[in-house]
Amino acid sequence: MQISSRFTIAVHILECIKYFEGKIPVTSDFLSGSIGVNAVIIRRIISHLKAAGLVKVERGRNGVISSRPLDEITLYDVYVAVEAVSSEGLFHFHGNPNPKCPVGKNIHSMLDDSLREIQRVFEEKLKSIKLKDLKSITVDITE
Amino acid sequence: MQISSRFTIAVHILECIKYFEGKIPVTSDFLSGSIGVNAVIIRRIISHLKAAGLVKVERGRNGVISSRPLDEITLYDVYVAVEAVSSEGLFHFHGNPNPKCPVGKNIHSMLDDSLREIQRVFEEKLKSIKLKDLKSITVDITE
DNA sequence: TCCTCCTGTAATATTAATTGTTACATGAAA
DNA sequence: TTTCATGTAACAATTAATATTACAGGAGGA
Repeated sequence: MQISSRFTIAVHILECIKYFEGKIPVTSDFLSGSIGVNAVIIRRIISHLKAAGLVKVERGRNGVISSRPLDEITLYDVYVAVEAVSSEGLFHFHGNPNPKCPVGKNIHSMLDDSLREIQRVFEEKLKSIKLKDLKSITVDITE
Repeated sequence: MQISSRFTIAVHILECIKYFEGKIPVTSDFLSGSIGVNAVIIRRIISHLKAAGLVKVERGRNGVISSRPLDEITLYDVYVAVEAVSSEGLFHFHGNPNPKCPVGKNIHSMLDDSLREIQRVFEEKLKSIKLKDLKSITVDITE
């Protein structure tokens, strides 16, 4: 399995807003062209970002704009906004361990703390990285 | 998305071996009963564990046995053995960013280092937990 | 030897999630 | 009032995970 590409697409969208805002209207069609993904998918992801308060869309012809300082948004904010992982958590636990077996009866209590802890470390790492910490866009001066 | 239940099932299998080895033959049918998952699924996971050198299966009537000290096996060993995550890594990167767009051209170089670092932290955490670190099986003395 | 238990694996089905596509009603600006 | 874009529904396509049935073949016990 892999974490849904909604996550990297959402970062791509935010970076486009950062780069183009005020210059070009950042519409879903425009984003679709930069990202290489269907415009409807883009709109669905934007509606997640909107619900999370990361961006705004003013109907009309202006496209998406930021609704808080983009640089301070963390990868965790984006990850949560687009529901990159199921609400049940990072690990999928098998559903029917047998309570009549001494191992089956205890497997949850044996593993749950550790799995939660792993997930916590993973999420803390996502929280520690803000958009401003990503490498900046390099310009090829020969162009 | 979620990390495949193959991972928690594999841990369950190893805990069963730890608990029952030498007392009851740990067969795929027996494991299927404890885990609540079809025996063929169990056999497939066992064949992964075998390939990774964590367990042995001697044909005949003895079921699965350990092939190295179970307590020293880390969650990372199990995670890698069962291919809980695609070989491309934890994050699914969208496939066709547009090289003609300054953002599309740079999105990989902007994100890849950070994603690798997050994955590294996640895997280090898995490596830090051995089977012996899991909570032990509790026995209800009223039984 | 023959029977039985078990493994390994193929083939196929089912389910769920992701991603893609078409279509269209509606809002806002020119 | 035309034009451009959004929001969303409906549905298709794809992929991964999981379940199920079936069976050939190894190994031990009778």
